[in-house]
Amino acid sequence: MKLTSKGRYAVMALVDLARFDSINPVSLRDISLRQGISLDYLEQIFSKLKKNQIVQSIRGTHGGYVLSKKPNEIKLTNIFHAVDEKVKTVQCKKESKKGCNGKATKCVTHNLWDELETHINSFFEKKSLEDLLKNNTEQRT
Amino acid sequence: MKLTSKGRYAVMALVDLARFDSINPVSLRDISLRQGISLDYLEQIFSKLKKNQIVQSIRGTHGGYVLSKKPNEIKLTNIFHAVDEKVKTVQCKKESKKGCNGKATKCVTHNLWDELETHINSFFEKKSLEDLLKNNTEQRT
DNA sequence: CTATACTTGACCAATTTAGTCAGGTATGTA
DNA sequence: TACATACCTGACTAAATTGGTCAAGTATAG
Repeated sequence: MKLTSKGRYAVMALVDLARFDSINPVSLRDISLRQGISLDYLEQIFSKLKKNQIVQSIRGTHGGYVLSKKPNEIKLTNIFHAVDEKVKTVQCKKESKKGCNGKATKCVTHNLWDELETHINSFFEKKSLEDLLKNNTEQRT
Repeated sequence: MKLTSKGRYAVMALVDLARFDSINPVSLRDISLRQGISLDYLEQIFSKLKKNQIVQSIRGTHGGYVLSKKPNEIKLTNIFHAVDEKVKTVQCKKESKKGCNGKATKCVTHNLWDELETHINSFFEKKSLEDLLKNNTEQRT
């Protein structure tokens, strides 16, 4: 199962963006400074966010990034999906054929992981960027 | 967040155990063969399961392992906990002091991970070994 | 007294993660 | 038009984790 810092950084950066992009495009440098995330790493992350139409880029001297949609339209699922955080549980080896681990049948835990995956995804589908903003209105840096 | 094969193997092995231990103690060799898990690796896993009183060992020629409790008393939480699968989400660096990433305040995603953790744990607290057995009664190897 | 099976701990190759580094390209502003 | 700013791309890497293997035991039933 994967759920790592990359996803966390993506969420942090987007919350930052949501807070400031109504005034000006926000440069990655600003986000880097405010959130304490490496600029180079942010560029990787935003490249993916852009490909998935979560943000738009504005080039040039006072350029930066802007959200493509409203905060309440951006669910956490979308974000994790964009940065390749597959909320996916352990794969059974050799699932390719019929069963797991080369057996004829599915392993006893197979359905379990499917259920868990659904369970987690439903959590992330309910949460939007806006929800996170509300929880942190008092929290400036 | 960690949820890897070790936890999956532990569950698979315990389901196997639950299915057969009412007749005889089950040797790791049998489990290894039936479930396709390396014997050496199983030994590591069962060492932990034993320390956490989930199984009991019986030494000697026809020894093996037996469940310490009834299948419906063994929740998946217990199993994952025993094999050190901390269902724990990404740690924020330097949480030691007040905030995350060395900031004064908690990072915006901090509460989010806490909520997720609760969400996942509640899933595993509801599931017991017995539930898995029921789902797989028809599924012999 | 010996085969079986549990017990312990060190070790390792492969993969993944969380970045860094180096070189671009586009564009607003002076 | 120059130049600084900021986006863009891809290769590279150190450290950690995973999923085991290997070796050397110890206990006990028969």
